[in-house]
Amino acid sequence: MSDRVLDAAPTPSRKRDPDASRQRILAAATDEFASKGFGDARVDEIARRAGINKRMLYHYFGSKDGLFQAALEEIYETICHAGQALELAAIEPRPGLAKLVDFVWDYYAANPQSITLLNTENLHDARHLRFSVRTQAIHPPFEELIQDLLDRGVAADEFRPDLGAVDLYITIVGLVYYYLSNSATLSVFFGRDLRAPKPLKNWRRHVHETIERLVLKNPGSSAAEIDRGLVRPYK
Amino acid sequence: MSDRVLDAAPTPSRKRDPDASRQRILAAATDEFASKGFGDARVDEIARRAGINKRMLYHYFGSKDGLFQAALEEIYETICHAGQALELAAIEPRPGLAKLVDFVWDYYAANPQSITLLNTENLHDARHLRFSVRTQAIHPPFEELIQDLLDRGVAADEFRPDLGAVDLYITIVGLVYYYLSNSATLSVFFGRDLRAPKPLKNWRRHVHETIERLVLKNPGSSAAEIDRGLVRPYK
DNA sequence: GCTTTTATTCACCGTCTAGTTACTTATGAC
DNA sequence: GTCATAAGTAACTAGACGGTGAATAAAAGC
Repeated sequence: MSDRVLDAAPTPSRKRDPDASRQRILAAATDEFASKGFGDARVDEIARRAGINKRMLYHYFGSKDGLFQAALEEIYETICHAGQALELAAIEPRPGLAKLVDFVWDYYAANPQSITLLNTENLHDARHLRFSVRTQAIHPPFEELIQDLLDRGVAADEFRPDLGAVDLYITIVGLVYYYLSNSATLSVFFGRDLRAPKPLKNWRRHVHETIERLVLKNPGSSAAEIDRGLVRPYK
Repeated sequence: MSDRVLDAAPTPSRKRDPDASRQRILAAATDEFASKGFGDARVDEIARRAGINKRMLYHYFGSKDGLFQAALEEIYETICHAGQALELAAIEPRPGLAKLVDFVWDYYAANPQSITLLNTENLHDARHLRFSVRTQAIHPPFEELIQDLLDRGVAADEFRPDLGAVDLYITIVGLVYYYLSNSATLSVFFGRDLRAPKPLKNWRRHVHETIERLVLKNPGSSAAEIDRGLVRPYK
């Protein structure tokens, strides 16, 4: 009938693989949203990066907003599942605390996309996450996980008895997340590259120390500090 | 010559006030960028909010990017100047530390725009701030300010001797900033409203406590904790 | 083999948006 | 007063961008 039909006829047409396509779109979207934010992210660019036709993106996710929500939900689930795999219950309170700090640090250092995606969602007042039925079904494991760790530490007379699990979690993540999220402006501010290996390593150590001092009943006697001869145990 | 000219002729034409116009544009831009991010911010909306013609915006700031940069530079200067006005040198180390925490908390709690603007700039890898000649001339006061505070605290045998000023600053701001910046997603995460007055007050107290424990040589004897009967001084 | 379903492609569109052109008028210097 | 300059306005545009209609081909069901 028209040139359109004739042109469309000899399409090479890739082998079908809906799951893979969906996944490629999602990965490309996560990249694009994480590196540009919502408004500056380009739907055409996501399609190009995913190597699929833009139409598919609307087929699977409905809209740019739907796509952002899907990317965010995936990140949210990843974080929750990683937390569940932590298995803190099996180890002693103090090394458990250190392991928790390492986990948070390693996760966000390895997944900076999570940070920018979460920042974007906070800019939008969490309106995607708040109304997401998919994520509401997932109970974040952190509160119980940490409460148990704290309880055991208190029982062993090592931890303070008056610290809440949520406060501790936010403290750990805050120290890790803020440093990584704002290292660009902080580096300008202080005139040094905070993302160089040495400052990064230093900050990781600093977070460990800060958290120990916050949680331990008797922080002055922190093993690390005794080793460095800075304090001496007074028991 | 044309209808255009005839239509344009009978303009009401406001009294001239370039400085006020510039300021109104900047304030509107700060609002708009802070609430929507860069890509979702609308130049037309900024002009509308400022009550000026869009053309003026380009007259003063050249482009959307130029406008964002100007808004950011203003925030940066505001933060620096506020820091300079702190006058920590005049007071004792321990109340000085508490005053510093209060200052950071009060500033970001009262200026949430600073947070979202800085987040947006970090998303862009600080490319506006990095090349801003205007802000490079301003030396941020925090490092020396805090170093002096720490030095005096160490001399008085109250503070740890091995804590860097930059680490301390980032710790304080991190705890404050992360909580405020991410309260929306954190509230969903933990199923409670972290922006309600009570949690906010609690977090402020928590930051004070965390910082005291981090900085004090002898954190177990924190006055606040002694008051609450949680610990007893062991000197 | 035939039908139904669904993944995929191509061509296309209406609107929105940063930025501009062309012009007017207030203000201050002389 | 007048003249240069800067502040201000309205109308306009080129292109980008999110989103869609319709046709097609590959699987899946029978």
